[in-house]
Amino acid sequence: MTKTLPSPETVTAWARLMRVSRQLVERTEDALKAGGLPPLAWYDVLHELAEAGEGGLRPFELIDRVLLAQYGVSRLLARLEVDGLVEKLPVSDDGRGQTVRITPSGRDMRRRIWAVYGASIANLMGDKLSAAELETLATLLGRLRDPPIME
Amino acid sequence: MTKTLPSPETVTAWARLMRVSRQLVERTEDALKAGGLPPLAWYDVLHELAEAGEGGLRPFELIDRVLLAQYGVSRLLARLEVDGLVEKLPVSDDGRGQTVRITPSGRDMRRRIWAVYGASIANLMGDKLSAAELETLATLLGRLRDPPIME
DNA sequence: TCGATATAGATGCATTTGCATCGACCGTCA
DNA sequence: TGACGGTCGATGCAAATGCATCTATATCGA
Repeated sequence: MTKTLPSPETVTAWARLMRVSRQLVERTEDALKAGGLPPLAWYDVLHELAEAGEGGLRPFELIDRVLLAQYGVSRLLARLEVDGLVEKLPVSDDGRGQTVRITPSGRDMRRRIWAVYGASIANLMGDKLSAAELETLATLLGRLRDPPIME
Repeated sequence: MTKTLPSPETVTAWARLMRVSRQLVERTEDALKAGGLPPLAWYDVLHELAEAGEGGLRPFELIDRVLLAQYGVSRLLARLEVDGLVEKLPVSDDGRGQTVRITPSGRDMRRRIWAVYGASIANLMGDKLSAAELETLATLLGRLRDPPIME
C-alpha cells in the first residue's frame, strides 16, 4: 500500500468512472421503478440463482458474486422468499446452512426485469460505443478488478 | 427509447463496469473508515465548495454536481454544518435560499480525506493502468456520460 | 470425547436513505 | 394588489443499510 498521490490522468479517469457508473445505475433503477419492478440487486441474485440451476446456491456463495455484505444477502433472500421468488432448502451435510433455489415465478420475475434492464443497458451503453470500443473498455476495467486477472 | 436487447460485448462491458466501480468504492470507503474519516460523499461536497471559493454554492447547485437527491443534499449539509465544516449564509436576493460556504476546518478536513482518498485512487487505478490507458478509459467513459459531450 | 475455535446465517438497534409532502418565498399575470 | 403555479429547502415516516452480536452447528486439537 503505497502512499503516492494520483496523477491528473488518474484522477480524471477515476472521476469519470465514479460519475458515469452512478448515473448509469440511477437511470437503470429509475427505469425499473417506472416499470413497477424491484431494484437491481434483486436481478443480480435471481440471475446467479438461475445460472446455478436446480442445485441452487448457499447464501455465503452469493456474498462475493453479488458484492453484498452477509447481512445484506440474508435480508434480501428473506424478501425474495416472502415474494415466492426463491425457496430455502435445508442442506443435508451441514446443519447450519441452507440451499437457496430460484422458483418458477422467480425465473419469470428475472425475465421481466431483464426486459427493462437489458433495454437500459443497450440504450445507455450499447448505443454509445462500438463493439471494439466495448471490448477495449471491458479489458481496461478488467485490469482494475480485485483480484487482478491476467487476460 | 429503443427496446433492443444488448449485445454480448455490451453486457460484458456493463457487468465489468458495475462490478469494478462498486469494488473501488467499497475499498475506498473502507480505507476512509479505517482512517476514522467520513464517507466519500462528504469529500465530494467539500471539494465542490472548496472549488467554488468564498462565494460558496446554493444547495440546489450541489444536486447535479454530487449526484445526490435534493433531500440528500439537505441532510448532508446539515451534518456538515453540525461538524463545523460548512456554514450557511442567507442570500440577499432570494429569501427562500441560502449560500453554503466551506469553513477553514472544512478545508482542513478535505485535505485529510484527500490524503487517504488520493492514495486509494493511486493504488486502485493509477498503479494498474498506464497514462495512455487511463486516457483511453476516460474518453470511453466520457462517451457514456449524460448529457453526452463531444470531445 | 471434550473443549476451544471457526463458520453459517439471523437479528436488535442505530443510522441512513427514499418518498412524499410541507412551509416559505418567488415570479407572473389578471 | 392578489391569486396562482413554480422553486428552494426541510422533514415525518417507512424502508433499507451498517454494525455488532447472537444462536446453532461444524471442525480441530489435545
